[in-house]
Amino acid sequence: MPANTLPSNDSALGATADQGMVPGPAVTPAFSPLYQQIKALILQSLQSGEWKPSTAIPSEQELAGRYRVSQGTVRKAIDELAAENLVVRRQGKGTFVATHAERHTQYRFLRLVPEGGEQAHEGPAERRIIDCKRTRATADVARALSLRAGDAVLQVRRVLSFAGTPTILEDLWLPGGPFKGLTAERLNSYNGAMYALFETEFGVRMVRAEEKIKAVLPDAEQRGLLQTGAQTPLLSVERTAFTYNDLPMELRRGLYLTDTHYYRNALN
Amino acid sequence: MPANTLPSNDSALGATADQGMVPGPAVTPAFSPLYQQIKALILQSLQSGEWKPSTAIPSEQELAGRYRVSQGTVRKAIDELAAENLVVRRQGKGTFVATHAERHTQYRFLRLVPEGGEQAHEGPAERRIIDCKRTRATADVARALSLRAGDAVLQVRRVLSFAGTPTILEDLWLPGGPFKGLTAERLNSYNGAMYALFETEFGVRMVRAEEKIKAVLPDAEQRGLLQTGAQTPLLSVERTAFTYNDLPMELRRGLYLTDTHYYRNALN
DNA sequence: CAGTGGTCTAGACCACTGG
DNA sequence: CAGTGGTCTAGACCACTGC
Repeated sequence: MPANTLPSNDSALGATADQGMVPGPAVTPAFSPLYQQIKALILQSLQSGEWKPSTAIPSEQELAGRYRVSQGTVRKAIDELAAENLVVRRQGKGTFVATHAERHTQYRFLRLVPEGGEQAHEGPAERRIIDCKRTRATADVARALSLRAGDAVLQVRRVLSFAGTPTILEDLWLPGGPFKGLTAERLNSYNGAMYALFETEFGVRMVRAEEKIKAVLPDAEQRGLLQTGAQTPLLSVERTAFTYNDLPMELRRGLYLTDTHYYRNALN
Repeated sequence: MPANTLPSNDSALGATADQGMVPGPAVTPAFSPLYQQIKALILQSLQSGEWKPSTAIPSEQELAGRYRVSQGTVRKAIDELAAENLVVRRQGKGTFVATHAERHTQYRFLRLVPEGGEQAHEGPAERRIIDCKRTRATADVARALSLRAGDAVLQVRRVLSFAGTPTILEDLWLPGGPFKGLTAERLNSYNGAMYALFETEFGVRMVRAEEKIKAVLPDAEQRGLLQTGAQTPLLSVERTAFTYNDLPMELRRGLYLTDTHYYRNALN
């Protein structure tokens, strides 16, 4: 649909580089490429929930028409979104909103893989929720989640096992607002990755994450939950996960047993 | 411009998708996009040393002419090479062969950063070579470097210190052939990152790497070199670094002290 | 100023998917 | 078969660099 018919503008957007054959002011205030502006618009539609995870977004042609730009420009915008894993292109079918709910992308953020088998893991065999309670954010949790100390947060503790052996002990904190109504029962009954549940039940899609890794020795409680000894060093993995707009939505502190697994990383 | 006048071929390359207006056989044997073929050609020139690190490669226009292809196609090829950090684009100047010798990309593969300061590290304050000797590849080293057990390898051991505190203990193995002539003196006298030395002195450019991370406790010798106690767990980081063509050229086993530093990783 | 990479367009055709 | 993303082209103009 025609977005507008404003003069001095060669597309439906403002503040472009003023290319094309329409004459206009040449000041170029804080130049931003057209495709970046289109990307921002698509991003808005994504985070507003206008297009749901795993559904197709409009075709490149349609978006080009809607934004009154060429298909190539829309294409470049979508290229970047695809590179950031926000969207998945499928030739002949369309472009789809990325999701954590599919087999292939289910444990996208989990880098722990079994030592021997060089194939990708298929996810933990067992996920046991130890605890799930409402609390108040401590100073460090608040800082990580961009909250204020004392704000309501949900805290979850769980143990992941591979082939019957407890391997990962995780504590995670979620902002109370967006995750109102999350309970241990709901976590237990859900049959899939946690981030998939966040998507479908709470409309929160994790887009990227940062991890800080250290080596630590477990305390008595941690040893008990992981059924390991005092002399077994563990990987401490502190993850902050973000939704759209770099908004932190989860703090996760994991302890990984690395006698039969290792944390895999690719450096480019 | 007319791409060419050759029969059944719309560019200087063979086996294209046969686009354009030249009629040709429609069998399409193992279709590969033109830009991928151009990318492969540029890659060849890079690994053959035709264009040296930190020098400019020919302009897009010139490459387009050379390969008898449009600039857009060359552009897409270079885009991918830039995304893989093999090449760096600089608007108004040209496209340059990437290098480890510059400040910005010097410690590209080092993920250990200081705990407090959120700024990027500036590299280790001190690099001390403990040992540098020729040996024979053990089975695991041979496997990692695609050699045969018993082949000549160079083994280096060193300690990196930050602000006077030993923090990283590294053992690394290099294939004897490409690194003939590497000595402790040469390593010591070189004032920069090791990968920069590999580039300038041995023509070996590390392009990507994989790391396997575990938590371990140090043995007596390691404790001595890192001046730490028996109860201090360390990050064990085993890195395999590759040149062009996914050829492994270095195996590196690092022990990282993570009381004041952490291993930072970004998940996308 | 010329030369480089960066953006944008318009149109053609190819490869793939599904009805 | 129509519709989608994927490739390729030709040409225009913009932003940036250095002489």
